[in-house]
Amino acid sequence: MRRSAEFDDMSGLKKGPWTPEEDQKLVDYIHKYGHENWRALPKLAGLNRCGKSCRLRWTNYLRPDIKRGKFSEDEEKLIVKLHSLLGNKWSAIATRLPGRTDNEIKNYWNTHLRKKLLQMGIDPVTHRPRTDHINLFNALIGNLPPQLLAAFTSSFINTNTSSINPQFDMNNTLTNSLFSDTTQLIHQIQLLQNSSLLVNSLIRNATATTSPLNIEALNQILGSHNQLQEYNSTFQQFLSNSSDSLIDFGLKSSNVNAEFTHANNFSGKLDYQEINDTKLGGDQLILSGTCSTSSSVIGNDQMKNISKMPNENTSDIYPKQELIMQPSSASTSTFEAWDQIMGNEEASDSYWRDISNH
DNA sequence: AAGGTGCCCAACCGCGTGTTT
DNA sequence: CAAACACGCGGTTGGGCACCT
Repeated sequence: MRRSAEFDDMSGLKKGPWTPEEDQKLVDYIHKYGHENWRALPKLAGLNRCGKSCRLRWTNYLRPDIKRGKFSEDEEKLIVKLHSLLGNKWSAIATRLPGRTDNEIKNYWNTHLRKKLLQMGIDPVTHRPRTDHINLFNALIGNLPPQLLAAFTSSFINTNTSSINPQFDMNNTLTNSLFSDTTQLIHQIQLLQNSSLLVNSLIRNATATTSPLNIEALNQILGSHNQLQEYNSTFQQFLSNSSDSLIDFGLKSSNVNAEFTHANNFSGKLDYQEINDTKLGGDQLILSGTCSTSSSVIGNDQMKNISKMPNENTSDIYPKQELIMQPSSASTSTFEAWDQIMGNEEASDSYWRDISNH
């Protein structure tokens, strides 16, 4: 039973799912007499239903030309395109998909396609890249010290295997939230090739890194410093706001050159101070910190192998990162993004203009 | 194995619009 | 012209079922 109340209290008419006998009565009647008057039909067909229920059953289920089964990729693509042009005009969309009902398309949209777009970082209403989570990410990463940024980026991905580095503890909530869908992350990055700086930095850091930073260590870092705790809090907020989707990457500027060449079982903490020194060219970060493995404190010699990792007793000065998350909408439309993911050919412009004019 | 949880989708509901009286 | 009727559309519901713990 799909509906609890089997009969309408007021009218006494039956509600809920249709039995095979009822279906047969309806089909037989319509084959014989058609369906000119839905209101009168149920009585004439011997059905204890309202006309509306009969019409719905016929149009959404019993009609002989209804196509059943999974939506093809072409159909998915068509629905997305039509939705971007027509919005939630399901009946209008359905007229372009032979054998599919508006109800079926609406359900498919709400249960599958909507989520798919969200995972692609596309707003299913506007069909433009999502921006809600980007602001939060900006807040997080905009002032992130280079070491931490490098820690994030170099730990993201193994470009040789096109997968998330297995060193990540996937049971870690934070990691799990961020990398819940590897394929999705890779798609995201592939889609946003214009943001080549980030991709390049991902590749550079990933390939240069034999042992990426342990995420637990990263959490330790984030949790051990007041100011970093703010980042952490923002980051958590960011994660909670982007559960359906990862990040629409866009990156400006360079200087992502801090490399963790050897950070196996890294743990420790970073201290940094933000200053504005005109001699040094404006905003600067003064970084200092300690670094140790799980078994022993890293000595100064080993410390030198960690490129640009500040020595315990020294302070290094780095230019402040100019990392700005931005929507990649400039060149990647929904259609293009979809096509890239689906690997399909783009239909002609005139075709879509034609549809949108209807 | 049993109970809990979340997803899916058939069917319902309310409302807007067009047609008839 | 207004009221009643009929239809169709889009949003929402909730039972079944698969999956998870």
